[in-house]
Amino acid sequence: MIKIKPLPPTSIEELQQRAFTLAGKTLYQLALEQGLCVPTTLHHAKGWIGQLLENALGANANNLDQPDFTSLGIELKTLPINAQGQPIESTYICTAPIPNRDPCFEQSRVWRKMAHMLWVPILSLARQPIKHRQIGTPILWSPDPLIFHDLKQDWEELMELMSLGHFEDLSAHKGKYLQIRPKAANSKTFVRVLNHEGQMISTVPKGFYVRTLLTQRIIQENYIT
DNA sequence: ATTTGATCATTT
DNA sequence: AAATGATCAAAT
Repeated sequence: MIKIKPLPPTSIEELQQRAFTLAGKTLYQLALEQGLCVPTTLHHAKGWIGQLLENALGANANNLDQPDFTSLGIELKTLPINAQGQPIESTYICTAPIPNRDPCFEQSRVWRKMAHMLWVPILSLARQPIKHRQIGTPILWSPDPLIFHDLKQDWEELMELMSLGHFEDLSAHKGKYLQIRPKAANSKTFVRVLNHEGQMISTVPKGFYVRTLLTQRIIQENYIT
């Protein structure tokens, strides 16, 4: 089977136009266009839907530490939602740099991705085969000043804990919209870090995630059923 | 080894 | 039921 991947969109309008043509399609339809089969379970294909959408839209960052549409500075995220339009899962953003290499929120990996995002809702109903999941109307989104403020505050709080070596206080419970969670192949994976007493300790690599509290707001305020 | 794409599974 | 912590696969 030949895999069809368009060139990256050259403008926001082109990306938006492409994205809108996907609305209403099922994963089966989209996969067929790419000569792919939809897996019956995501147990061993957790990122499959995200990759399908990247291919369909011409994302070109691959696994680089950059927004998916590099030249447009736009990050693509699929967002599973239920019948009520509520997000089912939190959203991974990027790895947390340990030790910190981001000078400030405005120049952080988190902000580079969150400044401009294309959310593609995936209507994911229980007991429905994955191939029948339907693509929703995409949402081109940027944080408003209030959200920006909260994200920045979360980032600064979380980065301060890490920079000061307070890994024992760092958990998914911190942060209003952003949180830090383990991000590794498994819980035995570790990196060496300096704790707040200056000692080398081991910890599991971390990633930044967005809580459903924020994605729920984005859906409520922007989603067209 | 690391970053991407996330969802799974256990705990609360 | 929702949130946290654990895990899986591909690309480089």
